[in-house]
Amino acid sequence: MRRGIIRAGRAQLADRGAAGLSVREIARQLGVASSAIYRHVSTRDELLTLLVVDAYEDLAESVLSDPATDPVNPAEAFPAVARAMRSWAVGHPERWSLIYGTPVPGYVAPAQRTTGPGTRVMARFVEILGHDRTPEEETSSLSPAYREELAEGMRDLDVQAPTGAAADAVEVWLSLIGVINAEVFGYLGADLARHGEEILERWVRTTARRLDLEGATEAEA
Amino acid sequence: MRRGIIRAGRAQLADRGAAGLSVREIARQLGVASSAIYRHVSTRDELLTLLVVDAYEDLAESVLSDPATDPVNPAEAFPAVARAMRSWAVGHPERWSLIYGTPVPGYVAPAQRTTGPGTRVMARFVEILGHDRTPEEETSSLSPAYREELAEGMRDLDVQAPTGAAADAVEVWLSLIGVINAEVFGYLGADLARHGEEILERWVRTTARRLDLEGATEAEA
DNA sequence: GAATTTGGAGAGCAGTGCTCTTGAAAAGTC
DNA sequence: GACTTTTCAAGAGCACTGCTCTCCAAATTC
Repeated sequence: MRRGIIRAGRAQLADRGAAGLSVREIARQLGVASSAIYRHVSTRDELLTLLVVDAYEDLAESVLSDPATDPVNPAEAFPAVARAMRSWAVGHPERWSLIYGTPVPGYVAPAQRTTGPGTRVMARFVEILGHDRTPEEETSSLSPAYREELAEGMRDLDVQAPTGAAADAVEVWLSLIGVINAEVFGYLGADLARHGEEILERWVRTTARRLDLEGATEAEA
Repeated sequence: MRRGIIRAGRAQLADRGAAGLSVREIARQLGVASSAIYRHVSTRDELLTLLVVDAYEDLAESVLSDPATDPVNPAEAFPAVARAMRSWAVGHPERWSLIYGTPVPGYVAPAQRTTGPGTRVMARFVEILGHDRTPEEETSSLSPAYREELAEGMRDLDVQAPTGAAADAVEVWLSLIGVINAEVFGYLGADLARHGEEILERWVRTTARRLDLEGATEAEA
């Protein structure tokens, strides 16, 4: 039943968006009274949380299952993660929106249930950028408070990397999300969104260069 | 009356979010019947459009009125724009969401009415990055289709700059939005969001460096 | 076999966006 | 000045929403 609810919710998400998500409609789709849904899902927000977690897991699965994202080879793994993220995002725009779009108003994802699945890809990302970096590399520009926050974050993510790498990772990660969002949400209008792949590839190239990850980037055509 | 509607809408946006926006509530606030609203605003989507345009204008006003954003001095103007954008965003999170968050489902902003105010800041941005760049600078890596699209975009924006600069501007622009979104939407959790300003400053520094805009970046403490 | 948990049905409440008819002022016209 | 026309608001009503409540049947447990 819960599975059915998630499945129906996912379908509905796909063609009506997060705000159009209706528990009555889900009930209808399942051939059941609307009140029956509340037997399994206490509230609409709870349903949203279910779908958020579901989306996080699917995204993580989709990205991390790609062998190219193995952190031992950053120059290859970094572009692979970026591409896998984008692919999933354009393939599931509504679910992507659920994660990286406007938080549904009034609703805050309960950190305790969402940060777990939500940070798996991010963790991999930090690992990749932290690979074979020397710890002492120019972390000087970080404020103590921020550095401490980063260290704590890495403990939560169960990842070991120099703090400087983590700070870089944050920046690059957010930047990547911005580029993907532009395509999914159409920041630049439909015309430019059509070149999403090229924009991402350019972004990958320039970012890899600035991170000194030259190498496999010219493997693509 | 229209002014009143926008004012009330803005207020409501601020404390209930875009999806919580209710025309009945606006009517109540204005001491008027809900049906009266529809005399001035044909539909809820129309109301959203009004608020989107209003937000775009306010943001553009807020950013462009800062004299530091004058494009003649890119090394100073670039950080100024980034900071002004962030300030506005954290000052008006709900309105920022309206613009750079998930498109409200089922609703697409009518390009013809929103792209005007929506692109003013972007145009300034391209100007800044295009300043004193030589036209022939490595535009080679752009596909012809993308280059053409960029050229057309610049015609729409009424801006002159080498295509390579425009491509850079797009990337940097989207990246900036990503960084700001992270703080406003809390991608990294509340703890890290607290360091939004520092993250932005770091982003400004690394980005300026990669764009060869050294100089005034050390003006800040 | 009895007691208890589980899961669903259906009515109902308060809220929503939106439409329709009604009606009163305000503006324009002869 | 009287008459027509436009402007704008009111209020009822429709179909929808999330959610709660009471009722009731089937499955589980003891």
